[in-house]
Amino acid sequence: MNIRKDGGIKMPGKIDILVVEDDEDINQLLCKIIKKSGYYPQSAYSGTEAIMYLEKQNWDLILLDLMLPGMDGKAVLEKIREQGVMPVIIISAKNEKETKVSTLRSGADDFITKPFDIDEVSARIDSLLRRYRYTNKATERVLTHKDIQLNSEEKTVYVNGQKISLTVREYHILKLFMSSPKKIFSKANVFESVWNELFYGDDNTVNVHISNLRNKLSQANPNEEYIETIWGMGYRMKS
Amino acid sequence: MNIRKDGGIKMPGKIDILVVEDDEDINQLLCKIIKKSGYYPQSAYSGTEAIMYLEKQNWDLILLDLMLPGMDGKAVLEKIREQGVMPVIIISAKNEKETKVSTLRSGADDFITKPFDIDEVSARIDSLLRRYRYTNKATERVLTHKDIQLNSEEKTVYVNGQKISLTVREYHILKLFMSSPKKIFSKANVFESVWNELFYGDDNTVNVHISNLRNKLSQANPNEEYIETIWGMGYRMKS
DNA sequence: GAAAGGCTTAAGAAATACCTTAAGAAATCT
DNA sequence: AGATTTCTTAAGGTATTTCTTAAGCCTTTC
Repeated sequence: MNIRKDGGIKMPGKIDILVVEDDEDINQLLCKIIKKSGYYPQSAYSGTEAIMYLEKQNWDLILLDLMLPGMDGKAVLEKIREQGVMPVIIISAKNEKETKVSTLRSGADDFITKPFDIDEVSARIDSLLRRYRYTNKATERVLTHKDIQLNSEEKTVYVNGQKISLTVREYHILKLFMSSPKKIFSKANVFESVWNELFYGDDNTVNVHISNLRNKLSQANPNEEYIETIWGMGYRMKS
Repeated sequence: MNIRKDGGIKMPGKIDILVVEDDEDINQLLCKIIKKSGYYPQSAYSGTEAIMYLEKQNWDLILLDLMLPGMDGKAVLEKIREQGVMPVIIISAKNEKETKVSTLRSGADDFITKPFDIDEVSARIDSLLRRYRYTNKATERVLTHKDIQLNSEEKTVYVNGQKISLTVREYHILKLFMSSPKKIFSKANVFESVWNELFYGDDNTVNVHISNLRNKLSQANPNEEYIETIWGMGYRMKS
């Protein structure tokens, strides 16, 4: 069974969202909203399916309908909490006041009632992701490689003692490389991770940005080579 | 039931106050007073709702009416104490002498009787926060950066020796920046923190307020640049 | 060592993010 | 209720980044 459509590994910077909702139309709609926001949705149509996905990989956020056939939504929620700390937004029909209170109590982070406003869903997802990234200590705050220091809190990069200023794209690329310094990233990897879009073969933009990034890095320290090219494979931090 | 619309990151320096009162008019009035004092109120109209909010996040202070429909106010109070140490002000109708003694005994910090005087409420809130903050010490009362001095007790700001007058929004923005002077705040961060509402993407109000704030700051000292723009990322105090 | 395909670089075009201003709306004060 | 302050919204302009293109360079392969 092929779970991920893109066959993708969970990249840093790529945001995966699991949508647990039995109504097919609503599920599709939610996925559409998510995709439009630049994240990667995955549909699950039952509690059992949801749990399978939960065990398969980590998720950055979960949208969970409480009224599921078979397994109860609450059981899924418990499973999520077992799994670790993950942002959860509960979806539920209106006027289920009792449910609302008790689920928020049992560890949901936010709440959306059906019928929902598309923009609101989008905004709540964004907000929750921001909130988690703000408080989440799990992600390293400072990445170091050779004499590069990348501070993801201040979003600053120091090379050879001096601060260099990168554009957002350059910053994300560097962060991607530094988060797995031994890994080789193909152009497709970089593109899909940083741009959040599917990579369609013959594109030169990643090349260009890496070139610019290299320039800025070597401007701060001309004696070092930081990003190496693995011919026919991709790029990697030079160790 | 209106769950707060915020993306409420509990930022340092941002003071959240929960108002538990079933009478809608009184609740609104209290919220108004609180807002005017520069804090962030959240209405709860029942005991169950109150408890939900209690479990959702931490609160700096709670205003609690004892006469609630459904769940008793005392039960809420117990729940509060379970949750940890939080300042609580009890609101209650006059001439409930019995109640006054017993609730103060059960862990309330202060007591206001209806009908109340607006200034008195405001004063009691300030006083109680001050008392707690003295022992807490978590929040600085005077923030300093370059030649800016922000006194959160008096809610005054001095730049280059001279006092400048800011609007409430401007004040909060500046305070947010100064509370973490090295951190970059995105527009969404600023909006959700200062406005306490969900951020819906393409909004210009933060821009405008920051522009106004910059004008006022540079009017007091034209030679300095206090708030810098990090392109594509947000804003930050210039160091 | 020549051809092929991938890589790098530079420059102009397009897109995006940001800043300022001003005017109307809303809230607040008197 | 009228006056004042403050907030929001919209529009036009500026700055910066990002994308595209194309030409030249380098590595591999035959």
